[in-house]
Amino acid sequence: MTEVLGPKFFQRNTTEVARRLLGCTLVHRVGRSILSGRIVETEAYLGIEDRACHSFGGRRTERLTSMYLEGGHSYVYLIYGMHWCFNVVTRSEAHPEAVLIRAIEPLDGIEIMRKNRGFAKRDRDLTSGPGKLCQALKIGKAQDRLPLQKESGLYILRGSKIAEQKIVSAPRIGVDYAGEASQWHLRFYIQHNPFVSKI
DNA sequence: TTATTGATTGACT
DNA sequence: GTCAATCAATAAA
Repeated sequence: MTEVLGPKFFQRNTTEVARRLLGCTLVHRVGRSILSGRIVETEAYLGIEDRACHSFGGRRTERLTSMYLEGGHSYVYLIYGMHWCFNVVTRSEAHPEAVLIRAIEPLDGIEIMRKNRGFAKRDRDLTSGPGKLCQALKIGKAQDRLPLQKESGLYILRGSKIAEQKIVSAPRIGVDYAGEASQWHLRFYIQHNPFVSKI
């Protein structure tokens, strides 16, 4: 039986969490079906100091409620009016920071994922992006603000540690508007993994 | 009150 | 490479 990651794992340095999540398994139970995948790409969002982060400058809206929960909760939001993005909240209530899960490698329920992702022509396109993996795993508004534990049906399993030399760090995707923060190396992915969203 | 934009994706040239 | 879909949050008025 594999260990479910608890609040302690998430209630620490956000960049560290982003690196450590690589190789872990994201699980969503939908009815009797288990949909899961190995996390291969993440991005850290560093709260009030980070222009690319929704909570920059201490912004606090209805949508951001989950960001101000303690580490270990989900933050799911709609982007471009049509795609959901799944994040894990880190640190404490006083620090609205999170890690965006950008890509996973399908493990369980791949047939269901193919069905959920009608557009995808190749299996590589099932979960190789933040919007894609939410569609594949049926993650949406109902999965926002949940504590990541088995009872929620949405949780993360510890994986074998990825060697430091196989972790690539790079600037984050799609945050060019964020000035200097757009250059920060807060994107992490497993080198040569075919499910990473962009090389 | 109205206008602009975005932590994306898929279709098309 | 370009562009549109589509809407909550934010900015401007």
